[in-house]
Amino acid sequence: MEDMEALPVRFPSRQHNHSSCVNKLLGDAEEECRRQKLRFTEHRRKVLEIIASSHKPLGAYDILEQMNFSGRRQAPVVAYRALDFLINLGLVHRLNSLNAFVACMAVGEDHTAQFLICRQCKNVGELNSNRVSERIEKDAVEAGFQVDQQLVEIIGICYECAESG
Amino acid sequence: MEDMEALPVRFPSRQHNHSSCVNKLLGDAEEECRRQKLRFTEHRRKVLEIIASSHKPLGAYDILEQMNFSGRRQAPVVAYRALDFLINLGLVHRLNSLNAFVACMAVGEDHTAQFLICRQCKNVGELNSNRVSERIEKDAVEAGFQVDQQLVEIIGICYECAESG
DNA sequence: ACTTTTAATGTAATATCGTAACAGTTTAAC
DNA sequence: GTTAAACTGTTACGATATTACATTAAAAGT
Ligand SMILES: [Zn+2]
Ligand SMILES: [Zn+2]
Ligand SMILES: [Zn+2]
Ligand SMILES: [Zn+2]
Repeated sequence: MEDMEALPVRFPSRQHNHSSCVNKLLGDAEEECRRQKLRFTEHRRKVLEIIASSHKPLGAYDILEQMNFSGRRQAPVVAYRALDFLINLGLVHRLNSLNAFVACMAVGEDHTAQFLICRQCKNVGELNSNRVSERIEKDAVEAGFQVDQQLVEIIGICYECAESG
Repeated sequence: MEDMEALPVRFPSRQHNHSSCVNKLLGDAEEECRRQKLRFTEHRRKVLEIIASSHKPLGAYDILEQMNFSGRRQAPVVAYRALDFLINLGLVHRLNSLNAFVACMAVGEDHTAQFLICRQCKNVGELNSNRVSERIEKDAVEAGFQVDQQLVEIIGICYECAESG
């Protein structure tokens, strides 16, 4: 039965309408900030926009480079502060294997993020399989380990890259 | 059926005989180098000994600090070269969430390393559950993703730390 | 409205992690 | 012994991330 659940997979296809990704994310951000009475400041919005601009992960310094509005070069800490905020809000994820950041594709869905990282096109999707997270939880508990946090990153080749040789 | 397989869990208990961990690892290293006609040089042995000295992960610069035999401070690259060698041989693993390194607890067992990281005692074990790796593989494939490499790090509290409050 | 408190920003410096490049040396192979 | 491959020494640098502290802006309390 539980094996029949549909997976909530999201891997960005080549011709998906990406502007709707961006719009949804910014909308969710605004709504969530309103709800939690948090401030969606310029820096935070800008960093989110930069990250959301594609499904390829960006390093903190890549983001920083794109923050040169007003011609001034920002200090690294400016990017990191905004990133911390966005990560805590669940709008952005950190990829530990890449030291890089991506926008969440499943905001508001209460998921254990599991990443699909295509090493050819560099796009990143989210597998977010409950079957996987539950299997990890069960086996860890069986081993006498109490799980607080799971980190799952899957490196390989996405469907479209596999097709195009 | 397959759910009845015993897990090959290894989490270092407080009173395990750790010198046998070290001896086994060094023995395996020597044997593997002999078999593959690779050179188990001083640096490589020393780095392996340092990493194997406990089940707590060490950063590259921590390792470096302990390489001051002959009083001379080694350059970072010395540690990284030895680490690369040991990782390729499967004797050492890198923990991406910690930028740190641990000795493998399952040398020669052809495993997808899955780490149990206790955030209290800092010890690291290996879950290495085939059920987990197969679940990941299946769900990723179902999502149209071809898996080359899995990265699973589980952060939480180990059995002994949970017991002692 | 003014004061108090909290949150966010500006700025500089520094810590931590990792790699490139290249000359010199040792070891293994021929 | 000569050659080729692997390893080492050394320097410099690149990339990632945090600490500390002064300043400003916003929210909350009166
Ligand atoms: Zn998109
Ligand atoms: Zn997500
Ligand atoms: Zn041990
Ligand atoms: Zn291992």
